[in-house]
Amino acid sequence: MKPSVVTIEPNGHFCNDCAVRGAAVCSSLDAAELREFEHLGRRVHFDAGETVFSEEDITTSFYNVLDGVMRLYKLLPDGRRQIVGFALPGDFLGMNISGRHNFSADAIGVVTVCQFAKAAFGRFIEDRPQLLRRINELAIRELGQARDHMVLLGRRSADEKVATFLLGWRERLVALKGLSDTVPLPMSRQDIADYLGLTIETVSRTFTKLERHGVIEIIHGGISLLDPARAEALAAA
Amino acid sequence: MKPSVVTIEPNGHFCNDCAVRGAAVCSSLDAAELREFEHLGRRVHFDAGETVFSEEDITTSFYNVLDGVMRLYKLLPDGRRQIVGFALPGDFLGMNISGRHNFSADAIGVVTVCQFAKAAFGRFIEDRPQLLRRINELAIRELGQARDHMVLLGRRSADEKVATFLLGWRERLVALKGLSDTVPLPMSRQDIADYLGLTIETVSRTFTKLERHGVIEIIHGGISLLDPARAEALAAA
DNA sequence: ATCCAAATTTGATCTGAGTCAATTGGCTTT
DNA sequence: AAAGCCAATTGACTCAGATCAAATTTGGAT
Repeated sequence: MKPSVVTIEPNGHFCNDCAVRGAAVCSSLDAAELREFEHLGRRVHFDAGETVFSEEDITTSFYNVLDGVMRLYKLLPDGRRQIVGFALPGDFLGMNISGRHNFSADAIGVVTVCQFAKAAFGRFIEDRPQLLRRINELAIRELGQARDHMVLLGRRSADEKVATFLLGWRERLVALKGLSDTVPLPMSRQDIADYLGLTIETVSRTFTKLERHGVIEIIHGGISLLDPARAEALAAA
Repeated sequence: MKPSVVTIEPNGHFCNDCAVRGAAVCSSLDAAELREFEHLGRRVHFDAGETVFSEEDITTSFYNVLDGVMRLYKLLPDGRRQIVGFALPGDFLGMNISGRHNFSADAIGVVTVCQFAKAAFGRFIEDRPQLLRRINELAIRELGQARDHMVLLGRRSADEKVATFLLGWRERLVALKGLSDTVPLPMSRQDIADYLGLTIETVSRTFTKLERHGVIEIIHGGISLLDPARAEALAAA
């Protein structure tokens, strides 16, 4: 990955027009707090493929995804990769205990984040238990998703994995942008494979099979979900 | 699973002699707080195989494991099981958002927990941000472990899975009871298989293989780690 | 001790997904 | 529009781990 060339917008009052103002961690703050809060963060842009932070890095920042999609992953020494999640607008990244990130994060396509210095953020949170409670809530929700994903990785077949992924991804996009049966897939087949614990060939074959059976249509940059009910049936199995 | 027949000890001051007083969530409380805290909890015993709570249950309690081992798992509709973790003394269970547990928990062998009513615990935590911070810390640590386990489930071979499990389990016991090369395994082969995303036969064969190669010795109720270095090498691979 | 039931190990065989190897398709560059 | 490049698809074949099927060991209960 090439060195991260970031563009930092002029700092200032921008929470007002922030797309994820009502979501994310910010939803736990009132108007006055939000005004104070916005001085802590700065918008940072990343180009497609750029690494936002790496697993070994000391944590110096928290990130709130404002726009775009990121892949969150861990690598084994020999290069095998497991994607542990995809981050979308509203997702909060950077929580950890050891002071080091425990996964890496790349931009898939162009990404904008709201970046907070760890120290300043820590001071801000100090006397705002409702913000801490919000962060705790987010962590616990993620923990639940992580456990669901363990079931998928450990106990589901390739067909089930792919169907579950497509439905889950669609649901996240629905929550973000409203209902639609065309599901954009900004990530590569390799990314999907590394998320599902499969190879790129198996993902491709499974997509083709789902298309042959009339469950999906493979379109440019994504899929169209033709038969959601059948996809659900495959995912539940 | 037979209906849970629990024995509730006479309530009273018992934090003083609690084995996990310095660990768990309690470590964030001072002496005065601990005195107040102990009235919220009651010790409850479970027999081997009893279910402490189920995935669908409404959360009414939090649990602090005091003694014994529990398996935490999720079931698919068709009966496939994924164990998402084993709980040991000091582990805190019951955090969730939806108001429902998102996994089930069985006692492996006899278990003692410190059970807290959700409402009372919620009130107690209200004005104790350091307790909330401690719980957040525990959640984030678990999240990191969950991600590590995703890598294992999605990207590691059977040999690597088993070696990693044995080393990780040993490490937890070391932290709890001090160093020893004999590693008790209170859970069944089926439990290990469901934790690692394997079948019971593969686990058994891998144990045998490790024994043949002089890495471990299979002893009654556990294993003896003969060659930790070689086990590490297998786990890292 | 002796019997029974369950857990574990071992063996033989099968198969879902991986590996290896071409193609194909889409985009960019020239 | 031709060339080059990378991502995705498709095909042929392999193999790690699953499945099916016995032993064998272990642990209680009597």
